[in-house]
Amino acid sequence: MAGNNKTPTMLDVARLANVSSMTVSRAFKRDASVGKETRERILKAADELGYVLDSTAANLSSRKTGFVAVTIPSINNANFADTLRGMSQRLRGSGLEILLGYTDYSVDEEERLIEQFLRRRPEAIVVTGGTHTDRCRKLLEHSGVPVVETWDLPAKPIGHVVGFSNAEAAKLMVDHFVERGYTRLGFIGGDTSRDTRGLDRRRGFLEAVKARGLDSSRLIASGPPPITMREGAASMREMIARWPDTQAVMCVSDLSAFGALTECQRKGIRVPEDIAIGGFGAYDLAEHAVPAITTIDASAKAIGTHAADTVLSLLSNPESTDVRMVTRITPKIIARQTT
Amino acid sequence: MAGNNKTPTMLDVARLANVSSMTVSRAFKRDASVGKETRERILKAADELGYVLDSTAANLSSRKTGFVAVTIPSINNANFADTLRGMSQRLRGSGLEILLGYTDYSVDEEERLIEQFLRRRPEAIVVTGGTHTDRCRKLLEHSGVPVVETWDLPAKPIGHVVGFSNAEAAKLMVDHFVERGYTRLGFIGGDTSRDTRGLDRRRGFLEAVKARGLDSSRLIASGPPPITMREGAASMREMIARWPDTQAVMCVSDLSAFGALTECQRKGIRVPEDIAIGGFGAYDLAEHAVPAITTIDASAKAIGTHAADTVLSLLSNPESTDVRMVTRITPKIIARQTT
DNA sequence: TTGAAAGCGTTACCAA
DNA sequence: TTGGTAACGCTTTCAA
Repeated sequence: MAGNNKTPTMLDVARLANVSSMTVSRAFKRDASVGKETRERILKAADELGYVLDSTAANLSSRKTGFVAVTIPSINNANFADTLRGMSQRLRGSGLEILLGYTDYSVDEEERLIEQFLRRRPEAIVVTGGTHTDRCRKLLEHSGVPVVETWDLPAKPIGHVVGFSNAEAAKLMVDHFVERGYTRLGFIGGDTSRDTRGLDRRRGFLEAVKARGLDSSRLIASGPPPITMREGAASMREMIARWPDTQAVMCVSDLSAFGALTECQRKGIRVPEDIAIGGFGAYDLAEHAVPAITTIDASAKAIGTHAADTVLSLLSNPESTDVRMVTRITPKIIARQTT
Repeated sequence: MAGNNKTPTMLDVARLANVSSMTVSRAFKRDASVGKETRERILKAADELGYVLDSTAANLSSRKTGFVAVTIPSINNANFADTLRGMSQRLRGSGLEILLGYTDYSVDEEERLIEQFLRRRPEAIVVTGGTHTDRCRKLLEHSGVPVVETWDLPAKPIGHVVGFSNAEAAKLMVDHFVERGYTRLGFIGGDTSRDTRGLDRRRGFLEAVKARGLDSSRLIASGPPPITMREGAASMREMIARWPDTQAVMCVSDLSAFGALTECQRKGIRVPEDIAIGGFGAYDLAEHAVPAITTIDASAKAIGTHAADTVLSLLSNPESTDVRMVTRITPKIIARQTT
């Protein structure tokens, strides 16, 4: 019946089922030792009262919240969404839930978020990237729970890592372009310190281009993240205006690469005949676009499953407090635009 | 120093700062009445000990968790991501945090999720859609907190609503097509009961087509959600094969519309000269694609901000327990492909 | 398999 | 502005 003026507690259930509240508590656990008949009676009583376990109290008592705090830069990003999907798929059934926050590509926002999350006493923390404010680092280091940094290979990791070198990954694209015979290469995006992964890709591109003695000046800034199709298109416009003889362009992500592609299409520039375009992230979009866009697959979803595995492994081996787990992903190029 | 073997509590801070734990508690609230100097001393002490407030205990004591439980069908969907963004932007600074779960377009999964979430004692619940299992409805009705259904206009809402009629929205596209002079119209997707919003769009399309006496047989099923570019492309292939003289096709979402577009491009079919394509959702993708895709804007982000406003309004007026707030969004067509 | 008692770390409430 | 005390609803621990 509706109209109860108070949410029932275990004690209410216990009284109705003629047991102690302790037995009710046990009845709500899978493995607990409760008489079959007793349990049924209890669950029936609970149902009758509309009782719902209060994990807020359970958390306090058991000092376990079942939370894994996760921060990602942006929710509107297929790559991070994939990582998240991988993580929550792997976490399903483990009793762990994700407490999600997004930083909007800001380390200050990340600090604020982590500080908030820490109050909730998560059992593990998964963050994106290896760059944080000093205070945030300190908070994470002293959190007392496993910390996993993802999507990067930090020089001085806080705890555990599931990631790859964005600089190395970008070099794959330069290799690919050079193999195709392109020598005048440009890069779009990755110009702001807010997106350290983008910055690393740009750096990797530059290093590879310089190592081959090619022109390393063809860089277009796209401004602060998130870099969308719009910025990709605008940057391509600028690229063509400034260096009309550019043969191939790498974009910081598939989203901007698609924007760049559409800009070419509007201008009647043929891709890849007049100019080839590469992106990053292996978005569906890159596969389906006509022409398809060459890209680099960093296994976004696998990053999530590995991060989850790391957490699960660490939490089930509470002894291993001085272990550092590093899972290194190997990005692969997906060559398209085969003229 | 690292090496504390126990996380400090308020009492530890209190002792160090020479106050009662009650005063420490106050010092951690914005508005509380604490002497300026006292507060500083307390915060300094807290910092020294590396104290972090335990909201797990605070939640239990105050019976407030600061959680808003939110369920969306999929995380990899720009529309729901936008709604989420709108919601969290509006919630920022309110002291409310989002507890996010995704249902994978399954009402059973939704039920499981809601049941889990209810244990965490959220202060409000925001769900996507108006279709739920019976048990889930019951759980929500008895939750004792505001419930907001979004992205739909349920006939019998559980509590509050921020949404629109998907069927009405789809009719806008039929109107648009007919105005353009198209009479042989097709629809792609929306064929599965798992995506009730898609189903509604398809229904709206059919009703509008029939009302005008047009051929209402040109329907292609895309299978269970999420409907991606791939399904859009495959469906378009089938549409063309079965009804080669189709003049315009509406797709259940912009994602599948883009897939359909690329299929045409690969086949050398001109869009919109040979066949026009419309989508749903006002994705960036629809705007940037070449040619751009006609779409329907349901103000995904505004749904989020309104849902947040609804929650905030309800929580700040605890008296208004018998109020029902319904915010009706008016979808608008964004006409493109102007030949 | 079941129960009793003692917290878990905070805030509500009342008093000073 | 500050402090004391009693919850908050559960689980841990120990006993039966």
